[in-house]
This record gives sequence, C-alpha cells and structure tokens, in this order.
Amino acid sequence: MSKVITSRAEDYSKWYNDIVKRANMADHSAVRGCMVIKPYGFAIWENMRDQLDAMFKETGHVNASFPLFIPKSFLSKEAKHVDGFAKECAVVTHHRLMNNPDGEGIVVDPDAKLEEELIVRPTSETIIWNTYRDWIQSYRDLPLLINQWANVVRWEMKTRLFLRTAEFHWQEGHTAHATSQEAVDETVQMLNVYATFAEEYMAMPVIKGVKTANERFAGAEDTYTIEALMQDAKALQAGTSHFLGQNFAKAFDVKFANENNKEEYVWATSWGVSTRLIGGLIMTHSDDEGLVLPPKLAPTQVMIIPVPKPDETINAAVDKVMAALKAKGIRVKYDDDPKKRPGFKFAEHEMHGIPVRIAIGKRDLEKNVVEVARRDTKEKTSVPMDGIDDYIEQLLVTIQQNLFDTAAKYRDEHITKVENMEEFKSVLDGKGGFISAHWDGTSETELKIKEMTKATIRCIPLDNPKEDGQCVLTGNPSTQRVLFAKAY
RNA sequence: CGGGAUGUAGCGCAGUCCGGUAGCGCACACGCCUGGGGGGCGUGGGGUCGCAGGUUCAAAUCCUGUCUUCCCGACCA
Repeated sequence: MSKVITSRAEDYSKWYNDIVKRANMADHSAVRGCMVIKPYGFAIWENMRDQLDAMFKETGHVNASFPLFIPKSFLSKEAKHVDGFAKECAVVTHHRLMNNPDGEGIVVDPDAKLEEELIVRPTSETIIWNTYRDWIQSYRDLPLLINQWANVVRWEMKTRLFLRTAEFHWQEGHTAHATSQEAVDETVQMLNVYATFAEEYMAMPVIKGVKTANERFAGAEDTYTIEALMQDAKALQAGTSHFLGQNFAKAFDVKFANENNKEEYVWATSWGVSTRLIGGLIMTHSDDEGLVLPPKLAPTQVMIIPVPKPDETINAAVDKVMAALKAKGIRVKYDDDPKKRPGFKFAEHEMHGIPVRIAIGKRDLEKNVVEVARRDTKEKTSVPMDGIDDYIEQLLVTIQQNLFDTAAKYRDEHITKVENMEEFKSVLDGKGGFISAHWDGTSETELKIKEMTKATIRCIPLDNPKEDGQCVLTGNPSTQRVLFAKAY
C-alpha cells in the first residue's frame, strides 16, 4: 500500500489528485482554474499529440494556426453557438496599463478601451469560418482539411486537473466540404480515428455514438462522441466530432461555385480532443500504488535499477541491456542515482507508471539473469540476459493488451439493461456505469431523468440494434436503447 | 451567487480558546553508518504566521475590514 496516495476506496477524488501530483504530472497554478502541466505530464501529452497528429496527416489533414482572440461580434453570428459559450468567456477589454495615480501598483488605463472587445477563444469555429470565407470560392478549393493544436479558455465554475480546467490544450479540426454526405463521412472518419487512438494507444475502450439534441455541441447538427468508463463507474466524454451542416457557412457567408457554376453554402465539420484525455488515461488504468501507463504512451517504457547501487560490473551489464533495448526502439532509462535506495526507486517508478522495471544486482549477474517486474500486474520474473530484448519487446505488447482487456472487461460488466425507473435508480446508485434503457426520444424525458437521477444520455451507440420497447420513464414506445450514465 | 470551512517553512499540520516574540513530521544540505521494497543516527539552513487597519508595554493569538483556496449547492460540449 502506498504511503503517499489516498486509496480509491477511501476517497476517489483525492486518489485522483494524489496521482496527478505525486506522479509529477500537473499542479494547480496561481491562476484560478488553470493548471501547470509539468514535464512528465507534458511528455505524456506529447506522445498522445504526436500519434494523433500522424493519424490526422494520414487522413489528409494539415496543421495551421488561428488567433487566440475572437472579436466579440463573431461569436454572436451563430445563434446557438453563442448561447452555448457566452457564459464562460474571458474577455479582453483594454490594451494598456498605467501606474496607479492614487497609490501603489498598476491599473488598467481607462483611455485604452478597445473599440470592440476580444474574446479569448473557447473554440475557434467563428474565427476560422470567417477566414474560410476568403479561402473558398470554388468546389476546386474543397475539401479544406485543417487542424490546429491550440490552447483555449472556458471559464468553468468548478475545475479539476486535466478533466475540466479553465485553460486547456487540445486540437480542433475544422473542415469544409462541397456536400453534406462528404461532411458526414468526414465526421465519422474522425470519430473512428479518435476511437482507434483511444483503444489502441491509450488502451481505453470507448463506445462510439451520437449525442442527443440536449448534449449536442452548440451550433452542430449532429455531435458524435466516444464515451469511456472510469474506474468509479462514471462516464467520460473523451472526444467529439461534429457535423455542423451549413450553420457556420451561413453565419459567415461562406459559399462556393459548384461544377454547374451554381453558388452553394459550404458544409462543415469540427472535431477535438483535449488534455482531458490524460484524465481519462489516469482513471482507466491507475491503481492505489500510482499511475499506470500503457507502454505505447509511456515516456519511459523500461526503467533499469541497479541493486543495491551502481558499480562497474552492474553498469557494464546495464550498458549491454540498454543497447539491445534501444536497438528495438524501446524507450529505456537507467536510474543510477547512487544516493537513493532500490526500494525507494521501485516505489517512485511505480508511482510514475513506468510499465516495466528491470532490477540488476550481483546475485542476478552471477546467474546471468535480471529481475523483470510488470507495473500492471506487479508480477516479478527472473529472465535470462540473453534474449532480454525480445522478451521485453513482447512483454510491452502483452502489457498494452492486458490493460485494454482489463478495462474492457470492467466496462462490459458495467453496461446494465434496465426496464423501469426502479431498476434504473438501483443500478445507478449501486454498481453505476452505463445503463442501457429505452427512451422515448424527447428532450423533456431526458431532462426529467437527469433531474431525478443526475444521469444523462451519454450517447445513442452507432451500432445500436433496433429493438421495440417502452420508455423507462414515460412508457411511450421506443425503437432502441440508449446509454445513460453519471458523467464527468 | 447562497451555506460551511480554511489560510502558520517547499508540502502536510500543531500552536489561537486563556496575548509574552513560532514548533512538529516530510522534504532540503552536510557527515557517518547502512544497502535485493519507500533506511538509521547526528548536525544544519529555511517563516513579513493571507493582507490592511485597530487594541495593548507586548499580537500567529483579541477586535474590524478584506482577499484566497477548498467542500456542499447553483452552473457546466
């Protein structure tokens, strides 16, 4: 049992915070609701970002950068969009400071008021579509497939490290298409990219689905989502991909001439994932000993520890092992700090979620073996030095798969079919997780259930089988089940 | 924005009721011992006690004001 991390059973929220802090991922900053992402946390984000970026490029997208600020008037051009974001915007009103004429410090210079206030972007649809107007004239300019890596600000009332912060890092893809179908295809394609990334790299199983009108992105025709389940049986919206229809094209007057020289409004998508994924990564795999990272995203995959401390014989053996592992492209480090004891290092690297530990001591060397420990299962095995590179290479694959399988099993065990509100409430208050239930398709019912239980419809799964039934709340006819859950 | 807490060393806390010039654990620095799961002993450095006023010979402690952060609500792709 860890000496510095609160157990999940004792206090799940505290456990989460302890992991973030003890694993050196992030800290609260001096700015309300904003976090400092520390080098280790950022290294994980860089690995996620690099992989996603490669996947975006494989699907034909390119990166660009748009302004941090958005003129206030832009935001209000799409009515639903402004409704969705108005309450959480940071606003720049002045451009100059001056010495306080009445005393200490500096004050805002009242003469430096901006003609038009600037909004710190909560998302970039408006500034981007205002720009696309100038870029798109003909169907030959389409599709336009652009992504940007950026930070955005949403003035949330209640924040949590990585899961919901006032400022966060993300990517936002913004694409323009000649036809509705092409835009819908793009929306689904990017949802699939996200799902592949979540499952194959984060080892986090997700359910792909569509949001209900209530949960839809402000300004979208349809919002597709990937939903994951955390270890406390609450759902996490891990990524969204929006079919925006012609809403933004109409708001910003973006038209193109089609093959018949007829003017049409452009069809749009936008899609994003954020540093929130790191929160999902933590809550999917980690345990009471600390962070657990999937090998594909771990900044360091293998840590070698000399026992009890480095010396010439051990160092020589380590050099050989490291060279062999590096030749396989494995990210390996040697903790040769002579001042720290092995037990301390074991605990420390477990806290940081490093997937594999290799301990090398004199006893091992006499037998020409090393001790290999897995972070996911805590299993320790004595492994011959010869062929250690192949062994570790395979082990990393095994760990990656095991993390996914374990999470998928937990998730599958936490999808429960219910037929009425009694069952609904008892499952929700008991084991939690996703509740698969019939719903009559109305916003009123959805909101009523939210009010009664705090559970929302996370999504209507894409591969949902049609099934006649009766709404859990109203008894009205329904054609399919939807997934409810309490969510982050 | 309502209700409740909180603020003392980098972190976690005691001291406040009953005023007398600040302490413990961890961390940090140095030394010695130790060494296959978070070592031991010793020495040492580090604090305008959230901020601003006030009472007093004397304020972390009492009084007034103010701010911060956290929790519960409200709010929230």
